[in-house]
Amino acid sequence: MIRTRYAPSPTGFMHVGNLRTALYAYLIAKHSGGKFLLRIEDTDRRRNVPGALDAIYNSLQLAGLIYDEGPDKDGGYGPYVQSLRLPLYQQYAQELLAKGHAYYCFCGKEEHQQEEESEMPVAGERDICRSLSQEEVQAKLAEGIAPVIRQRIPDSGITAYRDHILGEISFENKFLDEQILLKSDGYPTYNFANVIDDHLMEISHVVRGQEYISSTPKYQLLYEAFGWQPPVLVHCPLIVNEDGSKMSKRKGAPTLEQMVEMGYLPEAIVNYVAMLGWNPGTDQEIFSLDELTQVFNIDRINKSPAGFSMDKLSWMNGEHIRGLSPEAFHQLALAWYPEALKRFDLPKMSKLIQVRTERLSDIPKMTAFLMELPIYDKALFVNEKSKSSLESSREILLKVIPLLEGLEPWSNESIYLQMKAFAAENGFKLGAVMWPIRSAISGLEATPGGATEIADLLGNAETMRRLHLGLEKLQA
RNA sequence: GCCCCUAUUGUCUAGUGGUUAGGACGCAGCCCUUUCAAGGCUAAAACCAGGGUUCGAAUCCCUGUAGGGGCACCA
Repeated sequence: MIRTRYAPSPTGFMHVGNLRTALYAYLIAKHSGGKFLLRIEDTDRRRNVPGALDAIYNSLQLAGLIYDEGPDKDGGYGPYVQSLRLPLYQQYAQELLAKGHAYYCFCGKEEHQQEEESEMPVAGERDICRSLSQEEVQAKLAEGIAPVIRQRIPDSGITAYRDHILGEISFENKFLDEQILLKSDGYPTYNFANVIDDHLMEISHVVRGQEYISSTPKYQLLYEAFGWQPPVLVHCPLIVNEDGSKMSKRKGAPTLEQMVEMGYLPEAIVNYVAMLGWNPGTDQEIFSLDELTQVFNIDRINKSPAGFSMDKLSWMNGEHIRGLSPEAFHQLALAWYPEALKRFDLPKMSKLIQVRTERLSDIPKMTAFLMELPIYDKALFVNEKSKSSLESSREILLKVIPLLEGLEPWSNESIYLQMKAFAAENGFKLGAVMWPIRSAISGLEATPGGATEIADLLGNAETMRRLHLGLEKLQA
């Protein structure tokens, strides 16, 4: 049984990197009918951000990553919140102490901080407390100094592990530092808690970012010290900006929620993020979450970092939007129509804009001209390709206005047929007739839909008003 | 500074010793057309460098270079 977990700390929102990690963990589990769990890593008491927990739940829900076990869904491996598991970590830390794989360290925080400031960090540095005798330890303990517990790393030798994506990775033990396992406040560090919990929760595949590559040998040593079988390690490539620079909160690391606010569909975001560092081995690029679950193959995850391209996300979003049923699209679009637009036939509007919408947030500006005719220059009437000039536009508008005045019924079809007949009778190219109409009633070079579709939407009265305005402009 | 990882068009990628180096985004052009899109077609665009190994390297090895990650009582 494959069991994976998403283990965020409640310190903020879910940005793309986290989303991708969670997604891969989900896909690996679900592809083979396994379990995906949520574990909250709140072992830093100072960094717990209020509301972050809700954001985590909300993001997972948005993305459709339904977990099988979690804080609010007991699967028998709980609790799923690390701050509720403190005694467990204590117990295992004591075990390491007893086995000699850990030791008490009484050096204050301050001493270490000074070292850091004075020189470059030295990997693999050994603390003096490492060689304290039993008696010295007891004495310090008796003094009431709150110690931390550090991992004891062998002085020599090599620690290697196998990453499912990267293969064999090895480190010389002398370069590994003796990290803190248990802090002086009794809380475990991430480095300790994740090993304990992954084992206790029977996580079969640990999915995380490549930033953990150099910490992993230390985890490996921990597994060995306990005599535990390490999980399959899956270190995902990092996601960077398109220019290869690091993604930061300041620059280009949007959260899922922000992207949704920008008008991206969660399915499209999930689809896009899935393709960042993975591919199905076929030319297919558009996938639903279910389809991803079907085809996801852990062996096809890449090694090198992937650049996040908003352009490609937008395209993919457009693909997903076009794939929606007209009804489904309309339901989504509804939230983006400005209040003042509601007097128009919105379902009809939605049909027109669906194929041209890349982001839902484009809807307001795409449709603004309906509510208010933009100010435009009469040069708009000139278009070579449509054989439209100032003169032809004036003539056509003049002749067309009476034909449209009070046309019954007022529909796209009726207007279109009327104009087509007019063009044929008067020897105009259809484009030459449509151009001035569309220009006059929209005031724009480009509109969602052609002249007659827009006229239909605007209604007879507003169409006539705008046509007259256009004609005046041409006669001035 | 030390350790580790990575390296195919601008970007995402296919490729696992023999290919005209394939696809997608973006860009440009054409077609279609009631404008703009969408759709169709076409073009430009890549194997980081240098050494090996081999009859033959994008593919294997080494070195260099570049980018990234790590070195917290953060995760």
